[in-house]
Amino acid sequence: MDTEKEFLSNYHIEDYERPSVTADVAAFMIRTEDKTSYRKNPENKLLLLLIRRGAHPFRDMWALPGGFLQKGETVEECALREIEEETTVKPVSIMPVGVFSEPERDPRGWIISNAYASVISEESVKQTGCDDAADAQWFAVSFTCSEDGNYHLTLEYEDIRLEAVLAAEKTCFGRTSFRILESGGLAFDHAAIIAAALSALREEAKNYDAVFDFLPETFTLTAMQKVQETIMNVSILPANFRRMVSAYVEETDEYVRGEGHRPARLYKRKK
Amino acid sequence: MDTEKEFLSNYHIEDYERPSVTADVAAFMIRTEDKTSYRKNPENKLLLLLIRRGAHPFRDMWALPGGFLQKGETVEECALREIEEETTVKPVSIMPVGVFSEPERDPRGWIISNAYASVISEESVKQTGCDDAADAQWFAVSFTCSEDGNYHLTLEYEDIRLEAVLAAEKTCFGRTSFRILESGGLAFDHAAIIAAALSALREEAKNYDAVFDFLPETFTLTAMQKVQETIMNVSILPANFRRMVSAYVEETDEYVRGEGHRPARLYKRKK
DNA sequence: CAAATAGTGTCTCTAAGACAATATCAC
DNA sequence: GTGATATTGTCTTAGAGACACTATTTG
Repeated sequence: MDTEKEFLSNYHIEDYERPSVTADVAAFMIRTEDKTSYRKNPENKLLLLLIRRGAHPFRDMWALPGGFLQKGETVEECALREIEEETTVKPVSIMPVGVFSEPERDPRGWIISNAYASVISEESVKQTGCDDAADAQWFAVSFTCSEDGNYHLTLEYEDIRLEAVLAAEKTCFGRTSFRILESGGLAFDHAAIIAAALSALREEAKNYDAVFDFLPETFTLTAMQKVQETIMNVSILPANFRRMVSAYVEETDEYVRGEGHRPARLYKRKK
Repeated sequence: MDTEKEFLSNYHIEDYERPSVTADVAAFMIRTEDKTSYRKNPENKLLLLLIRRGAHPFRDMWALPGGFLQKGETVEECALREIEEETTVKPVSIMPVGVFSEPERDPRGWIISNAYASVISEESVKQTGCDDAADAQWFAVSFTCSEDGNYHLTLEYEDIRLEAVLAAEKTCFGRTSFRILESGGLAFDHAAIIAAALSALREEAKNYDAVFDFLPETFTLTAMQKVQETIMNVSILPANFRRMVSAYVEETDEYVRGEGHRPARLYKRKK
């Protein structure tokens, strides 16, 4: 076995035991709610796509969309494919969140998951109207840190309410990993994946990357601020927000009129 | 197939095609060089462990230590195991860097790599004296961004000099991914993994987490500053560095004497 | 006009960069 | 004393939080 060619022809990769590999995706959307008065600006709601499992294990429980890695694609491509299959919508962006490989995480066997967070634009979902599948629903997200240091993840859709509790383990490289204290009825270790994805999304929103992903081409600064506040679960003074984002946006000559108050200038992302 | 138990007993995971999964580790160490004068403080050098491949493919080329994921372990445990097997040293810390899953990245077949960066303490390497294997060497690292925006990675050990050139692709979530323009004689896509690991290490050094990993229990602030400067490839004014880290360290009553100049107080990491 | 949002100016506080000045040891 | 590092003080600038104020529209 002297040349590389000979070596490779004698190399049988099937001789080694291998895990199954999946990509699971936390797909986020921000929905603009209806105005409560002709004057007021609408509120935003952060939503996460969950699938009701039709098969064992965890049948009838809610889980992240995902599926097995296929030959010839990268795990990122697999994540994109899975989310497109489920929503018929192409995500605006997708970012890696972590690898979940605890041996006992899936009762079917040795299955490791590559977790991604992705951003879906409200526009594209409205256009395709992919809201009809009963087994796929957008859940309203709440993710807060309580006094005892644990994180509470609440997902709500109509009368369904999933409440998970997580402990922030150690933080590595800006990202936090979470240990599930209560799964809240979510399948597998998906509560931990969702927490990590939200944590990643918030990190990515600090430099407004994730914020722009949720917004259309042009937008008002108030709309942008509301997206930022929705993702980060904070409130910001308008004057300060405007100053902070001024380097990231540029003016257009367009205005939004007919809102019952002073028209707002439309901006677009700079460069 | 009605109950979960029945489902699982009929579920044959082997029916699906699966990739091989590896963990590859960029293990970093900072070596304190000899003093050039009895007065002067020693310089630091950032080192990376590379293995000369004894088998095809890429035989005789240099590669990151790594190996296949085994049943019953997480990918992080696999990374730790691989680096311990190679150095007989337990890393101080390990952090995920990314998943590399391009279908063509390994000529042996469908193999995806989970990349990690890890920090090895100089002390532990000195103790075990694991420096004798000719096929495993610590290479001096240089990683800089040139005017044209490309990154130059240079690894040197005695008369061996590996020079890779990389383009910073898109940046996602604070981390950058790299595309290899010239591999510089590194095996597989390891030049891109090393660049991503260095990028992650620098990110982690911003809040001094990675810096403490390289330091012993107690240390002088000048030693800490030199580690920070070595990792980040910058130089900092001592007065400013001291102010910036003051919240992260606490004084001890110990001093380092006999260095040919004013003794320096020893500090330890706070909390 | 009233209600609501759009947008600007500015005070303060803090953090970081630059740099000057002092302190202390081994030889 | 000399050479080197250790350590402190302070000037300046940039950025963010707080808040007051003005501008503009629709019903």
